[in-house]
Amino acid sequence: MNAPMGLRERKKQRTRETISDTAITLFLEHGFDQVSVVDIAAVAEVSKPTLFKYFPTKEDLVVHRFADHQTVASSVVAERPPGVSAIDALHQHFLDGLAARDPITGLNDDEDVLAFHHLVYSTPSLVARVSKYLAQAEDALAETLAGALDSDREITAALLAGQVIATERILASVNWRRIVAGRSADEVHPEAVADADHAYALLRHGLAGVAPRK
Amino acid sequence: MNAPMGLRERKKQRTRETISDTAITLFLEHGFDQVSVVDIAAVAEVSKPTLFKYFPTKEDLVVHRFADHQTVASSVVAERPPGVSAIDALHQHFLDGLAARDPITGLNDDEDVLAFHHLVYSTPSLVARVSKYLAQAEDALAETLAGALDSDREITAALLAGQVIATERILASVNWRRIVAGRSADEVHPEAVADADHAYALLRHGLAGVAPRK
DNA sequence: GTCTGTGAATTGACTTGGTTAAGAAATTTG
DNA sequence: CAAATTTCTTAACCAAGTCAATTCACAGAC
Repeated sequence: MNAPMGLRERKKQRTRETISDTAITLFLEHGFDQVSVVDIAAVAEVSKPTLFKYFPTKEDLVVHRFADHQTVASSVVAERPPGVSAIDALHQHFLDGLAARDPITGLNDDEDVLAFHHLVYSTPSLVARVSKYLAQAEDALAETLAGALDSDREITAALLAGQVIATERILASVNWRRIVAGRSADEVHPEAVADADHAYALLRHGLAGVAPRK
Repeated sequence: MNAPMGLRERKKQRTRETISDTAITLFLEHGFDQVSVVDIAAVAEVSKPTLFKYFPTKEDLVVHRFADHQTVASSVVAERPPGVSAIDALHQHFLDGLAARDPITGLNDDEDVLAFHHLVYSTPSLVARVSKYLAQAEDALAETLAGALDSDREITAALLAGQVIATERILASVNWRRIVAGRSADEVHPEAVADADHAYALLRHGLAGVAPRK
């Protein structure tokens, strides 16, 4: 598919990676706000306008890495095997992510992943950027669910999409906090699975199904 | 409480309002990105550093107006009458908001409110700012729910908080879209109530309770 | 292998959001 | 009214992001 790529294309690709890698290295070393884009451009040996041609904002130098996650939830629903409900597919996919130590689940104790995570979540403008991606993921999921759910109310799809995205975000943040506290991914894994099962039970059966009324 | 306010305080208050009103007027007239902060400062007859002393960013000139909404959901739960469950209190509060045509519910057809709403939601940087407020509302609600819910799992509070905030955001956006389509708030009100009841049923009893499995 | 056309990179200047320091103005207190 | 303090202004500055004109380098034709 991309084997017959001209020298020009390959060079562009390489330049793009060089810029991003340079930026992330510098950010991890000195902090996002302490590194200016001219610093990055200088180290990467490109000009400032060139840098902005490859990445529209300074934040994109970092967050482009998980840009594709926008469509994951939607695809999971769209491509689930026949006979599997949308929510079962999402639940199973999250459990698979935990088992595979997918960084997006928060259950990953790799040093580099943790450092990257810390960079993102300790920088407000990067957090803002991430939540924009989450909003897009929610929109995409809502649209797919609208076709997959056939509830009597069309709003159900949007509501469920919002709840699913919020749920997975919170599960990931809880897992991540446990890892940051110094525990290993293997050690945390059983709790993470239990939390995920609990969270999806909440989505399936509501608060009345999991918590006593008070 | 604030009756014995010195001349200085009153003047500061007045300056603050002048700056914000000037900004919003100009934004509504020409668009957020087409008006620079020096323009605003000039019209409001203050210097640029003074403007930034009153409002830390350009976005805050607009969104400070619903800054207090951060704590509303949390307060509703904290101050609910005895014998009322947290989710019932939140549900009822949202219905009250609909009845009162509270702009935050999206059910308000006032021309100025609509214009303001459009300004915010058609400007990416303002949307980002709003979602930061929503995140804070979620955190505050999670903390209050943690004390109010006594589930066996502490994560339940965080999950429910995320779901509630997402739910109310989506309900508001649906209402708002109906109003933008040209319908009156009075006309839409019954549907908005039905949607809210449906959404809270989803929170209480889960997807299994409201939609057939597919 | 050289020429030529085209897309990309560079340079340099510019706009805007936001900050800082020093001094001027105005309000409070005595 | 005078002294002390807070606030405002002026002017300069930094960083993100954009734009126009020019230069560079690869690709294809000869």
